[in-house]
Amino acid sequence: MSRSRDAVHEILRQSAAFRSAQDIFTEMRADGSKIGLTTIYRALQALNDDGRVDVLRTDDGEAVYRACATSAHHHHLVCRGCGLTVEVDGPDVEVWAERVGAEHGFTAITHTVEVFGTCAACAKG
Amino acid sequence: MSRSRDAVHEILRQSAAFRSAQDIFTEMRADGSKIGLTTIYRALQALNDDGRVDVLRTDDGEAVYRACATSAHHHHLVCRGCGLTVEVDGPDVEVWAERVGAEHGFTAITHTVEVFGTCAACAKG
DNA sequence: AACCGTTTTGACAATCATTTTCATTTTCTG
DNA sequence: CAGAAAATGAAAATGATTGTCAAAACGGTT
Ligand SMILES: [Zn+2]
Ligand SMILES: [Zn+2]
Ligand SMILES: [Zn+2]
Ligand SMILES: [Zn+2]
Repeated sequence: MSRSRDAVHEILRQSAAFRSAQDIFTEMRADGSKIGLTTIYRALQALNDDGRVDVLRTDDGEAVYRACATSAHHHHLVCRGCGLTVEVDGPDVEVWAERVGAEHGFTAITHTVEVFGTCAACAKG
Repeated sequence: MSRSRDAVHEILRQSAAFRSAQDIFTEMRADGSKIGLTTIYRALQALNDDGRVDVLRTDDGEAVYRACATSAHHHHLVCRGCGLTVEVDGPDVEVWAERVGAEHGFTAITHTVEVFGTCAACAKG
């Protein structure tokens, strides 16, 4: 696994937004690549397994991926208009999640936190 | 829209966990109902539109629904083992989300926050 | 360079959740 | 009760994702 995986990874590196498999496929084909959609799905899976890309689900259940700058735990602020994404962290949220879990006798706490909004550029029109 | 929608709503009321359409379908059929899967999807959609049920996506993209006690904004603490769900709120998280959005020039901020863990019962085995 | 076992790739079929379609049934209104 | 409008269910259509499998690309070895 390498040729294609690197190509997919590179596409993600050059995008500030979360991208779907179809999305990436369309772009790569437009750029002249002969890559197959199946290969893209496999590359995204591998990259995610290796912790090199983050994944989240859109409201309609589609998986979208992003190559974040850090591999450390963090969250995202995503523009609903253009998809522009900023990596953010929230120490308070981490603490809160642990505490609320513990308060109810839950262990092995994890959490998902995503913030959405309209970025300044999209707000202008 | 009424007969079936109420039946589906009732199933959800009696469950502490988030349930999928298939899930509900299987239970209702087992109980002798002649309801169709399509009708369940439509009922869940309608209930969600009316703000009577919450929806979230499992890791594999399946939509699951829950009739929460409150219709006010809140979040969930979900057991990965049995699905037991507790409604929680986090004023700090609300503030944090707004602030992090504003700091980056984003407007119309919304957010998704879910906490997962293993409940006390499931932890025992 | 030719050889050979391993990995990767891509076209295509298969799955699975969800949505559409459409004819039938139920509900509502007068 | 008649007729219109809303709801229902079976089956087909969609769309994303995964599985299959034979062909192509790799890597190391003579
Ligand atoms: Zn934007
Ligand atoms: Zn976190
Ligand atoms: Zn549990
Ligand atoms: Zn909140």
